[in-house]
Amino acid sequence: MEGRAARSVKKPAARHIPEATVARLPVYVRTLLGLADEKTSTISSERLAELAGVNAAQVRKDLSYLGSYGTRGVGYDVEYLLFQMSRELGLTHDWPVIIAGVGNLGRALANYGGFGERGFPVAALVDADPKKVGKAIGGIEIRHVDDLPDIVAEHHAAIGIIATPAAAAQDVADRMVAAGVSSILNFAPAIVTVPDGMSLRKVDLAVELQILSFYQQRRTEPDADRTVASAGGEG
Amino acid sequence: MEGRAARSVKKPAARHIPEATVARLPVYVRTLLGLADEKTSTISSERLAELAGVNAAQVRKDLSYLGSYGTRGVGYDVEYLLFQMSRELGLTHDWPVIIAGVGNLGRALANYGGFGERGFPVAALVDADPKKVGKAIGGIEIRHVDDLPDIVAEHHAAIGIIATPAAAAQDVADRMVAAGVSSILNFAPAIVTVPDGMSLRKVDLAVELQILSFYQQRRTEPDADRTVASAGGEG
DNA sequence: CGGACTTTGTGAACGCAGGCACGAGCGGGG
DNA sequence: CCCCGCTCGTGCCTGCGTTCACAAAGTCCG
Ligand SMILES: NC(=O)c1ccc[n+]([C@@H]2O[C@H](COP(=O)([O-])OP(=O)(O)OC[C@H]3O[C@@H](n4cnc5c(N)ncnc54)[C@H](O)[C@@H]3O)[C@@H](O)[C@H]2O)c1
Ligand SMILES: NC(=O)c1ccc[n+]([C@@H]2O[C@H](COP(=O)([O-])OP(=O)(O)OC[C@H]3O[C@@H](n4cnc5c(N)ncnc54)[C@H](O)[C@@H]3O)[C@@H](O)[C@H]2O)c1
Repeated sequence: MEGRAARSVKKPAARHIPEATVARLPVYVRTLLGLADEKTSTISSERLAELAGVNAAQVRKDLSYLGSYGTRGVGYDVEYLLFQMSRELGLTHDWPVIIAGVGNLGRALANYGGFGERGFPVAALVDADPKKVGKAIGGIEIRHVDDLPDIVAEHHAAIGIIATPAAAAQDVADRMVAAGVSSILNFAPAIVTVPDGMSLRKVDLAVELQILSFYQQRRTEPDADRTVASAGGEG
Repeated sequence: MEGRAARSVKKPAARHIPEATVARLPVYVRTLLGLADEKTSTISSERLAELAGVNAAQVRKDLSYLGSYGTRGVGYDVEYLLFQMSRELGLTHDWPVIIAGVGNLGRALANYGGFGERGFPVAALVDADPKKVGKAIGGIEIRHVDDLPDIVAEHHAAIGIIATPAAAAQDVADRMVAAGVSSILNFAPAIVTVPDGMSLRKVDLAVELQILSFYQQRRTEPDADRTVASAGGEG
């Protein structure tokens, strides 16, 4: 119970925030931005839960990791909560990102304005194909992947996106790390490893589709060739 | 990979497979495909774990949900395991997918050959913009979103991909469900809900970047305004 | 000014997932 | 033919995440 001198702006002793909570914070932020737009000043955990698609107790617990920012009997102040969450997520300043691999996907990402708006401007594009180097996408010149060290230093970029073929992914990741990037988002369908202390997240569309396929099949072909069709307790 | 008279081809009473395991199966499949290509006939859980980036006990437990397909002292037969996993995931036949929203992202997805190769051919593209309807991307004509019921029936498509702006996502999802789609992959940054019994997965790039931003900030700004800098036990 | 009502913050219970460790089973070598 | 070494399959334990339920704490209204 330190800080909080009539709503201090200091962080309350930064406790450990569970990974699952961290993953939901951006969803809350987005929801709150929508609410702020429509001039809603206060929100209850129940309503926020509904909008964010989670359980109300979950919302309260998640928010409680950030501090006691709610008012009992009233709810949470939208603007204030937004401020606290943005700060916690590090959204108070821009994070320039570097995209490696300017093919189908890299081009779509580079052209997409949504990242810049949300504080993740595309700072640079790199590719290994000499024919692509020198061209520009969305106003950004494509540079050679060998220049990564310079580019990273130049833009103080800490976040890299890998949109190269799978075979090149680990090499590109290594180069990024060597150049000073310490957070990587990998789109290539390959297992990439980075040194301890770095962050790596992956988005694998083929995996997503295959997961859908699994459940889809279970529905359409309930127990096609199962020997015994006992009423297995399926939640 | 068919026959295999000595070993029954029947599914062993299809037990319940944990969601976390289902999410890893596609990774194993991809790894095994690579091994099959290089003529590796047998693989141990330890090596597979290494290639898939997980723990060896995890691999064994995951595979044990499918049945006892390993041979003690030897390992798993690559081809056979691949066959069993493919069947479990429903990859023995193609799953045509429908992409809604042919903008930056939709176009990249439509042009990407990887899905078709992996059994998820793009069966149709739909958009609400009359200027886009009639044009073709990657050899596939763009049709109007109003035609969804016909399109779904025509292609027996059960999987839909939403690549529209967030504001349209729920509406498109509803239309897809009404048309007979029961598995949806949503790329729009919006909370979409579907009726019970349908599958919905989301890929939200902005959320991914914000998660990276969170950990990145914690690294670069270790305890900027924390009151006490105790040696917090960070795993 | 007091009481009823609302909503937060959190303790406790529960279920899922991950990892260790070890017995069981198989192949290979002597 | 037997024994040894290897690897699977799984029971058990631990930790994380989710949900329930309720006391605490504030607001609002009469
Ligand atoms: N396009 C999609 O919709 C889509 C969907 C799912 C997954 N993916 C994955 O995303 C990745 C990119 O897909 P894509 O369709 O854009 O592929 P692409 O072949 O169109 O583009 C790949 C780009 O990476 C460049 N590249 C190759 N090696 C490189 C290296 N070492 N360093 C830097 N750049 C290098 C190539 O020159 C090319 O420009 C692939 O791994 C793919 O599997 C793409
Ligand atoms: N492009 C990217 O790299 C990227 C990255 C992350 C997230 N996203 C998300 O993916 C979605 C699509 O992004 P984009 O860049 O392709 O957007 P875009 O604006 O380029 O394309 C959207 C398309 O959807 C169509 N559309 C609009 N309403 C529709 C409706 N009701 N039914 C069918 N089609 C409709 C539009 O006509 C347009 O062709 C957005 O939600 C975006 O936030 C895109």
